[in-house]
Amino acid sequence: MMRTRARRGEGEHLRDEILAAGTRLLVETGDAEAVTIRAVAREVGVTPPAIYLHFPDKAALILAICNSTFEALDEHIEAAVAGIEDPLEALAARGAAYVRFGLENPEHYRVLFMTRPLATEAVNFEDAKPGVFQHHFDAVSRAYAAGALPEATDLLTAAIFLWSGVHGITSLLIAKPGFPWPPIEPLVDAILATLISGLRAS
Amino acid sequence: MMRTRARRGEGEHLRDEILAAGTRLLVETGDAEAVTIRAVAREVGVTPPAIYLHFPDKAALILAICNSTFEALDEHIEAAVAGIEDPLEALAARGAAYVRFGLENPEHYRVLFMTRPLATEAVNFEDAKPGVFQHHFDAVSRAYAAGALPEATDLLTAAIFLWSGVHGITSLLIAKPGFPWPPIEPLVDAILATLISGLRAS
DNA sequence: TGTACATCAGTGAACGCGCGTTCACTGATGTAC
DNA sequence: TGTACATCAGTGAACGCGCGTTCACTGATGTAC
Repeated sequence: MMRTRARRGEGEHLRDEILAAGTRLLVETGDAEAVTIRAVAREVGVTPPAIYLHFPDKAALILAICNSTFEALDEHIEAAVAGIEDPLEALAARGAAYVRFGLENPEHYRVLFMTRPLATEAVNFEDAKPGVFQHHFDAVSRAYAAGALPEATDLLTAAIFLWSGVHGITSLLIAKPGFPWPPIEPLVDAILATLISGLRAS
Repeated sequence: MMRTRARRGEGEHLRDEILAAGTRLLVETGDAEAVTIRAVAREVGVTPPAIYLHFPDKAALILAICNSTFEALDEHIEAAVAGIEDPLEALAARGAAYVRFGLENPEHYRVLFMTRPLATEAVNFEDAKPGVFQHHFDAVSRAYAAGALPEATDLLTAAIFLWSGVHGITSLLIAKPGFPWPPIEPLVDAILATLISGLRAS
């Protein structure tokens, strides 16, 4: 419509615009179901078939949006813990950053962690493994190596325990806005502290 | 089609059949989006407009299905802890029952705890409050009263901590079947134990 | 005891909608000669 | 330097689908007289 057509060899521009528009739709409508081929095309200012120049089908489009969000989550967490020396403190900071990211990007979080896996299976956490879960696991390992966790700790179980702990409160806050939550920041802090003291005591 | 029409005054039969069919669809398709007015009507063996004789719109139908599931969850948990005297043991048993219910009814669980609240807001946890959350809160209170939790414990925070803990692992197991989970039963047991030791230590 | 009638549990057809996807095409851009 | 041509980034129209919901109706059931 108002768009000017990309020049030869610059078709990739549209790909980026499509991803940005999809992300914008997710955030602005607050509804993952609003991210349809047609809505994204409308948002970009292009006709629906143009999407197929860059993505084979709808699942691939959603997948690409998710992947870029996974990267954003990873970067957000790594930035938050940069420079923290104490390994337990770092674990707590990672958890706080994780929750904050979820609460600030609830629809992204919903798509990444609360919806059924796509037919295109590749959105699973393990496929992002060199990313956020691996980093989390490494952080737990460092705490163990530093002697901050009990001898008998199973590292994978401990990592999953923390993940499911932060995921639990994040996803409930997102899914149940009507629940009579006490003030959120102290609540999240208390939960993080209790999770970690559970790990240390077990 | 093959159905015989209800007799005068027995129209309520259809209501029950509709709810049962909706529940069946949820379980069998494993997909909450499969529960449409038309699909339910098909499943019951009735035409779509017949649904409107018993539910004003689609949201009300889904709501009714959810409410009956909330009751089932509550009953499942209460049955699991009947006769357990030790209040901490009871908390662990409640948690285990909660997780088991979720894993055995993943689509129900998804609808209750992982999806956006309906326009009809009444599916929130607090509206079921004389139900499952209140019972959970009471169980935490009993543990506190019995001296099993630290003096400084805030009961609401403690109750939310446990809830979010069991919800965390339940919903991740449901949402991320592709993750390389270690054996589930020991994992869940370890998580429950660590959650409770966190509470006791905090 | 018989019959007209109101009631009520449904039916059948249609509405308008947005969706994902396909297909044949267009027209500006760059390239080869 | 000019022109024919291939390429490529899109367009426009259409497909078939399932959805929620509305509307006018039907026909068996029970009730009043």
